[in-house]
Parts: sequence; C-alpha cells; structure tokens
Amino acid sequence: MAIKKEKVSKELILEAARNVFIEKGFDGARMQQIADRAGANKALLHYYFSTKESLFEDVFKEAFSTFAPHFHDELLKVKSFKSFLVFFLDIYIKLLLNHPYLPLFILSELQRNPDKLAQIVKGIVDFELIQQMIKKEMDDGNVVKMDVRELIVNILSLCIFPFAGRPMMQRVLWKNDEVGYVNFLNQRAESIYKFLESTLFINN
Amino acid sequence: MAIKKEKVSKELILEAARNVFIEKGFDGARMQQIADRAGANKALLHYYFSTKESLFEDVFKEAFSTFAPHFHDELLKVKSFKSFLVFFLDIYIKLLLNHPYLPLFILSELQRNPDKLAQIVKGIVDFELIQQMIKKEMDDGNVVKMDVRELIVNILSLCIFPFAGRPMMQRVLWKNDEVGYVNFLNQRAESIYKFLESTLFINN
DNA sequence: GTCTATAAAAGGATAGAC
DNA sequence: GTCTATCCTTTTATAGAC
Repeated sequence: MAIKKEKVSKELILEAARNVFIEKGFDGARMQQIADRAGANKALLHYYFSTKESLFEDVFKEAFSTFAPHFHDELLKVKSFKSFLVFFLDIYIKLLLNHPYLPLFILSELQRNPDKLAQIVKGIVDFELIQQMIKKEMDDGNVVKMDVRELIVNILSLCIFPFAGRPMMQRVLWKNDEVGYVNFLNQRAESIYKFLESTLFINN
Repeated sequence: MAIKKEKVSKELILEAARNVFIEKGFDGARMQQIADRAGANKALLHYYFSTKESLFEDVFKEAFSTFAPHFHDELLKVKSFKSFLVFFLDIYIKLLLNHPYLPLFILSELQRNPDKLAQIVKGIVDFELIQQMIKKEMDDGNVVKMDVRELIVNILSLCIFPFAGRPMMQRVLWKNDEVGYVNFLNQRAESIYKFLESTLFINN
C-alpha cells in the first residue's frame, strides 16, 4: 500500500485492532489477522505499538471510555430524575446499538485481568454526581426510596444484558429470529422506561 | 499419582478442565495448566479426551446445562406467577452465588463460536411452558400485560448482570468494597423481588 | 492407564534491507 | 515508514516405553 500517507497506517492498524480485539478478545486475537485486516505487515504493528499487550491496552482504554456511561452537563442539568432517565436511556441504548460487542468485550477483559485493567479504568467513570442527584429525588419524595447503587445496577442490567446476552437470548427466546431480536433492541429504551414506570403486579 | 484408581483420573481431569476453562475461556486456557491442576500428565488429557476442543465441549455442555434456568415440575406447579417468581429467584440466585463465573463464561463462549455451540445448547433450555404460564396470568389480570419474552429478559437481566458485570460494578459503584458487594449479591433475590413489586416513581 | 520425549505448528517479536 | 525473512518460545498433539 505505497499510496498511503505515513500517519494513516497507524490509524488503520488501530482500527483493525479494535475490530479484532473486540470480536475475539485478547487471547483469541492474532497479530497476523490484525495486520491482514489493516492491509499491512505484522512487523509494522510492532513498529507502531511495540507489543500485542500494548496495542491491546490502547484499544481497551478507548473501548472502555466509549462503553462507560458518561454524564455530561446537559444530562445532569435536567430538572428531574424522570427526565434524566428518558434522556439517559435514549443516549445509552443508541450507543449500544452502535457498538453491540462492546459490553461482552469489556466485561470479559476486566474479568481476565482485573488488576491491570482496573488501573486503566480508574477515573474514567464517575457515578458520584448522579448518585447524589438520585438521592435528592428520593428525599424529595419523587422516587421510591431504595439503595441508590442498587437502582443504578438495575437500570444498567436492563440496558446491557440484552446486548451481552444476545447470543443466548436470541436463540432460546426468539428462536433465532434475528430481525425480531433487532426490533426488540431498537425499542429497548422505550421498553425499559415503560417497564420501570409500571408496577409489575396488578392485584395486592 | 500411582495411588489413584483408573476411573478417578478422568474425573480429576474434567474437574480441573472445568475450573481452568471457566476461569480463562477456551482461548486463554492451557492444557498444561489443566494437567497440573489435575495432578496428571498432559498426554493423559489427550488419552481421555483426544483434543482440547473436545474436552472443552464436554465442559461447556455441562456448564450450560447448569447455567440455563430449569423449570422443574415443582416450579411449574406453583399456583401463581408471584409465587413462581419468589421460588425461581431464590433458586437461581443461589445457583449463581455458587457458580459466579458461569454467566460470563457461557456468554463469552457463545459469542466466540455461536454456530458450533448453538448445536450443543439445543434442547437444553425450554421456556415454552413458562411463557404460557405467564401469558395466562396476564390474561387473568394478575400481571401487567406486556411482551412475555421481554419480561423474561428483564428478570434474567436483573439476576445475571450483577454477576457478569461484577468486575465493573464492584469497582465503580462499590469502590472495590468486596464484602459490600458480596452482601449485595447475597440479598439479590429479595431485592429483585422488591424492585419488581414496587413502582419506581411515586408521583404521576 | 500413565509417563517421557518429541514432533509439528502457531504466534509474537526482531533484524536488516529498501 | 514498510517490507521480507527469520528467530524463539509456546502450545497442541503424538509416539512409544513401562
């Protein structure tokens, strides 16, 4: 590929590494495959990123940063938890629809190497402000009182699991109807909101 | 280990394989490590299970069978969805507490090799009866009407994600307080039930 | 049935030409 | 900056003795 500019190669490799690592995980990824997909040579990967480990870390850092819920100012400026929730679900589900393999990748790799990757993760996510905001809403009597962290886990569960668990859920519940499952995912933001808003049981 | 009986070795190897595969995944697992942990020789693994792939399949099949929700007769004989839910949550969360690495293992491996493993999975899980049961409860007006599969996904999300997402959740929400997170998991069955039973929002 | 030794292949990394 | 060729280590798998 003699046509390519200098800086472009590095980006092509990173792009290829992103795809391969996220699809196969660190252990399953092959430098050769990354090179192939980047249209480059294996040696070039080492020229730019020295080791597989180091290339992976770059990918992971970026991926985690994408995956972690971010609470920008606009999101925190909403006037109630209810509107925050609508806003957040919309943004976050859209993100997951665009990066469906991210959840399982992040969770698996964090499991594989918690100590090292925890370092990388440090400082990227901050649930402090959002926890305070929810707590206030509970104190004000706008939201049912419960452990705030638990509530956050519940919301994230409902968002993330349908993506991370897709290989299983689509098969056993949707009988491998791919289109049907995609529809389900597309409506997910709205569904979660409705589910949370309603009571599950009618009597008693 | 000349003391061991013939049949015992095979079981020891399988036991070791279970641990290593579930902890590291197929790609990260090493036959050497399995041999070491079984107190046996690498060659012996091949004697009993021929290939790594085939040994893995045995482990996966068993693991999936454990992980998949089973609806025994007792579970289906309960008189309402409400009591079914209490019963199911109790059983399933206990299972996950005993096998905390199962969810991520199953989900990752299904992702890695969907076609092959889907074959293995076939027939192990059956949500038909439970879907019918829930549907009837909705028709009878005992449960809020909604897509049944969606309801099942929601319940499974709330059960499974806290385990699969532990490396992340424990760090960012519990500030790596291991004891606190274990407490959270121990109360999970009850928490989920309460969460589902209550309405999230008080006003409106 | 269990071991040692070794083959055979894969995969990460480096040297050196251009 | 990019390539070819090659080294070195790891890892699966097998042959063959006991």
